[in-house]
Amino acid sequence: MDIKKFSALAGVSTATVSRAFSGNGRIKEATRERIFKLAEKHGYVPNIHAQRLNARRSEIIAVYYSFSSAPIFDYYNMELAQEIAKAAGARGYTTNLELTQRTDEPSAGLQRAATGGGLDGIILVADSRESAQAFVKRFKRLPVVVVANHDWVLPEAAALVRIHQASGIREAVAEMKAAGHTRIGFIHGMADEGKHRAFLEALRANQLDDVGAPTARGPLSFEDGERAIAELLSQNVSAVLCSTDILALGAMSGATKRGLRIPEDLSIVGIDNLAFSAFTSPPLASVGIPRTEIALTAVEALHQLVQDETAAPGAPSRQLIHTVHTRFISRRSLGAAPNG
Amino acid sequence: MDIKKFSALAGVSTATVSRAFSGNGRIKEATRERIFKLAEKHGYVPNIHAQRLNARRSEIIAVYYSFSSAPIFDYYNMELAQEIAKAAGARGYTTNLELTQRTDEPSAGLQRAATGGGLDGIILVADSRESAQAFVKRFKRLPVVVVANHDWVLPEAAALVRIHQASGIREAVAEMKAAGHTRIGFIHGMADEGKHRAFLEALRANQLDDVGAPTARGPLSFEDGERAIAELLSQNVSAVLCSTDILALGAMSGATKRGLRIPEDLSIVGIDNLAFSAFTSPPLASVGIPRTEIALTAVEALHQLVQDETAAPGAPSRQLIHTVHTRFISRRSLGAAPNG
DNA sequence: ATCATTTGCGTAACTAATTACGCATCCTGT
DNA sequence: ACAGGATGCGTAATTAGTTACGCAAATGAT
Repeated sequence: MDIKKFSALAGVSTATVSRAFSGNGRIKEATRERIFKLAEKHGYVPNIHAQRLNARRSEIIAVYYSFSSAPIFDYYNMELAQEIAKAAGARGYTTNLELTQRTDEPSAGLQRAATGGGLDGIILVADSRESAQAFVKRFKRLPVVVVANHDWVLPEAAALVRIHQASGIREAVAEMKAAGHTRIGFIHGMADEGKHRAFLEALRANQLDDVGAPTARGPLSFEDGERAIAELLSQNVSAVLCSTDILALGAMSGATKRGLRIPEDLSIVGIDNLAFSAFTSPPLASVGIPRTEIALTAVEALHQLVQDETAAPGAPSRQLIHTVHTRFISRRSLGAAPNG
Repeated sequence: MDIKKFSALAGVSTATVSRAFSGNGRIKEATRERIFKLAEKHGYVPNIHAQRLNARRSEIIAVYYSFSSAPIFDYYNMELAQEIAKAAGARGYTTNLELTQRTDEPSAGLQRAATGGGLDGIILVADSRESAQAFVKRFKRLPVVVVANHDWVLPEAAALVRIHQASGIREAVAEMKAAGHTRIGFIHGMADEGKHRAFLEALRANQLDDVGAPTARGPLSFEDGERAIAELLSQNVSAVLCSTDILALGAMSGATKRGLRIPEDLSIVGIDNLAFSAFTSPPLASVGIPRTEIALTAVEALHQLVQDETAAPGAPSRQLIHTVHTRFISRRSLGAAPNG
């Protein structure tokens, strides 16, 4: 049933039916009610594609993950995607989840939707400046919000939500020092050089020495954490910060296998604060990423860009940069330093 | 740039441009190439909404979770959604993720898309027959595939992908018996009565006694597992099967707190085989749900329903029922029963 | 060389909405 | 009673494609 047949059936014009449903334009309340009742009865619902065609808007956004070094749609990103979908829903958008496991090209579906007007905008979670830039360039004209750990200045038409890892890392190191730890190790993957720099800075700010940090090659797996902890234990550390919670779990497992108790003999702290991390034995202290705040900020920024684009199509968009801060979350895996 | 302007620019009719892009209808290869080059040059891309309006198809499906007893978009469901999105992508669909945390009404966005032709179909993951039926009824005319642990016979226009939990549970119990366990406990939530029945059956099949099973009330949380294990330990069990991995983690934690070593003093087995479960200490043996197979099956079934609907709109659709089997995954948390 | 196919492409009628514009009413104030 | 504004609604253009139909040209067969 299209609007023509239905309007004839209701004895009004298509314009009136349209006005009844959209709320735009003048219409008598009684007429609107009559139309609603008839629509209910005959099962008429406006076709969404016709509406979108007309509006040149789809009310759909996509979340896209682009990583240069391997991983992945992991737990951290799953949770973020979930928050974004929720925030977008509250703003009236539906969310298309694009799950690409690598640095692959965006899928044919995303490409098609993005260029053909099927998307109002994209939230891009990226770990390398190059991939982010390539992405923004590929989808010129389409509003893009980049979520990243860095303060890249990006080409036009892209807002940035920057996750300030340094703040949480600084808090974590300060807490570790307060618990009596003086030799603190760090485990990180190649993609986390930024976190490493923040860690070194935090050490300096707390007058602590760098004991050297092993780097996990490739994807940051559980096993990398197990392996890396062995290297660090020979450095006589009493606490270890890991650049992801998965690494931290590996480190806990590796230390436990070597007969160490956590946190009595060794303290472990992660970064990401996965929902899961509260459920490990012992619960894992971690640097928390404010996923809800990130999601809200990113959706809000994207909405702004979409609005701008609607108001002045083709105009160069402003550059919005938002910073969200991470925070240390205390749990049992961080305890007092062993005496002597 | 719309097709009219572009076709004028290319010196052909709109029909020819359409044929060049769609591949339908006859067109000279040379013409098609010329059009592609010009399109590239002038940045012409067919508008996706106009195409969908015409095709009365959107190539979009939604994944919807409907649970009567609390939870939730948890890890298990996240991972399943991820697999579904991947499988759907391979079939040319994009996936809309609908994240409802409860038995709430479907969101306004989903409602609108589903009734207005914005979706070709829905994959519904449900834990109660009532909510599944209500859902199918609400979206009459829309192809729905239900993914569930049960073999509900559903009203027309709905295919079912049934997860046969009993097979993996039987394997798990058999393995536990083979490892020397004779008193095996079970922890489950109220929504998992089906798994409990399968467990009791597996006990009988293995000539083992039922030691009684505590039921976690409400959402299956980590803490429920910790609490339930205390009840079970007084029953002198040497192994415990938990209806979810989260419960199993809680059980491990609760047992560890009471000074028991896993698996030397107590074996724990979960159900779900979360990606995370390989990373716990010790790694958690679990009944694996074949998420990839479920996703592929569900998408394939939905595609069938969509095809049927295209071929004969309004015709009552066949009832497709697929069963996928679960399997026991052995890991260190299941060990030999302690002597005596 | 002639007729029958096949091929390539244009015309115009669809797909289902929104909305600017304009014309009647209706209401209000003098 | 009548001017002037507000209100309600219809007409028709617009959004951007697809495709059935038909015609002309090219190809093939005899």
